[in-house]
Amino acid sequence: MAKEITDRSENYSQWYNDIVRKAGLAEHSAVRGCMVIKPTGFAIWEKIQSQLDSMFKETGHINAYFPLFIPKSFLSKEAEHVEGFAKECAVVTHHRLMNNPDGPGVVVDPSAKLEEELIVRPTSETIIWNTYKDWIKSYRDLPILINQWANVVRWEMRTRPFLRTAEFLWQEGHTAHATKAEAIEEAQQMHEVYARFAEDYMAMPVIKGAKSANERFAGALETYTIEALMQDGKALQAGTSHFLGQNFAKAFEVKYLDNNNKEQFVWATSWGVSTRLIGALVMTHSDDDGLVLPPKLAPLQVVIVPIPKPNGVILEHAEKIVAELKAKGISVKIDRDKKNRPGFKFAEYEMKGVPVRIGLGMRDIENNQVEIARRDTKEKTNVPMDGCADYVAKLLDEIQDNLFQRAKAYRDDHITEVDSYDAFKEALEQKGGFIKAHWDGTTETELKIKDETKATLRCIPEDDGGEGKCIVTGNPSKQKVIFAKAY
RNA sequence: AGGGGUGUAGCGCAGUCCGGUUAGCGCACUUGGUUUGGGACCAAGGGGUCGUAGGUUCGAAUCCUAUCACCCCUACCA
Repeated sequence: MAKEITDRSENYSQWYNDIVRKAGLAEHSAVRGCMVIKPTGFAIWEKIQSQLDSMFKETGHINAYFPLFIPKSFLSKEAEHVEGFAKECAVVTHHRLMNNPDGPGVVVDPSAKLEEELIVRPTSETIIWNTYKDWIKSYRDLPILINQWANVVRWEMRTRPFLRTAEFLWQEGHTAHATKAEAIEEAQQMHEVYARFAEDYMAMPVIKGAKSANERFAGALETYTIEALMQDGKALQAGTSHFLGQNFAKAFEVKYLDNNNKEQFVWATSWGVSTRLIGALVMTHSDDDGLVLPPKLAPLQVVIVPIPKPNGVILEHAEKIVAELKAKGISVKIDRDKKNRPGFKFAEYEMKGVPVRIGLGMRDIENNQVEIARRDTKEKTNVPMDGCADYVAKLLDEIQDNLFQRAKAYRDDHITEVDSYDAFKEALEQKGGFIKAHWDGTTETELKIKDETKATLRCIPEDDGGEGKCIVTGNPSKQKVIFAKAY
């Protein structure tokens, strides 16, 4: 029994790193802060992409692509925006290399200095709004509902695979609207889409809400967030949708003529989720034996393991099952390896998070049955070979549902409502997770709490519990809000 | 960014303090054989500029300097 993954209780961070590596999701690259997303990890991203993309299309959005490089001057145009990102940007200063005159290798050609430096996009609001300026003249040009799938770079000091890397993949939607109400509605709609995706596909329960002024996206008037809870009791912001008001329209002079022939500034939104979702997926469902994936996002849903090894008779039966499963749109493969023994393979597929494993040996064939093991509970059942594809199809749905219910039970169990600052601190210390408390609405109080407890205001949820008194200042509070230590 | 730690074969490590033949071990890999319903065993092999660059020395994985990367804990962020 070779244990390859550190237990969560022993070292949670190490557990996470072990899973990312042992399940083949990603590995460190030669470039500081940048990871190689390996085929399995990327296949999960492709699943996420394709589902989200179709949800974006359903809500009327189309894809486009804007440049990786942004002229430095663009970032100076929206004061708050630049404040939020300037410190962590990669800057391109030259456009040519030359042979090193003093030795081997190449050096930057000093004569190839750019007149204006280019910033590697940390997000694309500026280059996109600079473009929209030319696209929008009339109310008839609105709305513009564009999304782009892209990579972005934020020069983070400390990085962790998927959760925080210098370069990451994401999608960013950027929409332009004639009215404030329409833009707000758009931001809320995409917030809803993210929540639905998280719960229905990732099987990850989220709390929906708005960010406080302090936690808002730089340049936004309102930021909507979905907040998930990881198994170590820390919150993870999984997707944000921003109502940007007219800040970018004003900075880039994006105006349109309304039907009264009057010039108006355009209203904007932006919204995004990133490869961080893969980190969220890992930390929501996985256990000490390895990765656990919800069937809807698992690159491989079923594996058939011939026991003890493949032979003609076993493979013949296995192929039949494969055909039946594929007919149902289920992804499946037969393990044709002859070297390793079943026990090794079982452990291996569990580590890699394949939701369902079918064991098939001569004994099964004699009894006209297969052994079906589910990854989420590790239960094994013998089921009749005839109709086993139906059983598997139902089981995949059941696993998807069970993962959500399990995560939700954990999450709900880790929402603590408190009415005093002492209780707040105690809950945070003893239990972690989300803490629901009255807050007076001031940044000052929020920062005091953060400073004293390390907990941040995650969101102001939609379902408020009514008015009360702030746990810190005793001042009137409109509703309870959610605090947590966060990633 | 602050504190702590680690870089020796794909992975995990010993050797470093106290310099000295040809740099070892376990797993993984290759080949052959025996096995086979929860991480098999035996045997024979392959794989290393000891993170990188300088320096000290007759001689450096080992000492010195610089540098890079990664991990853990804080701080910051998607």
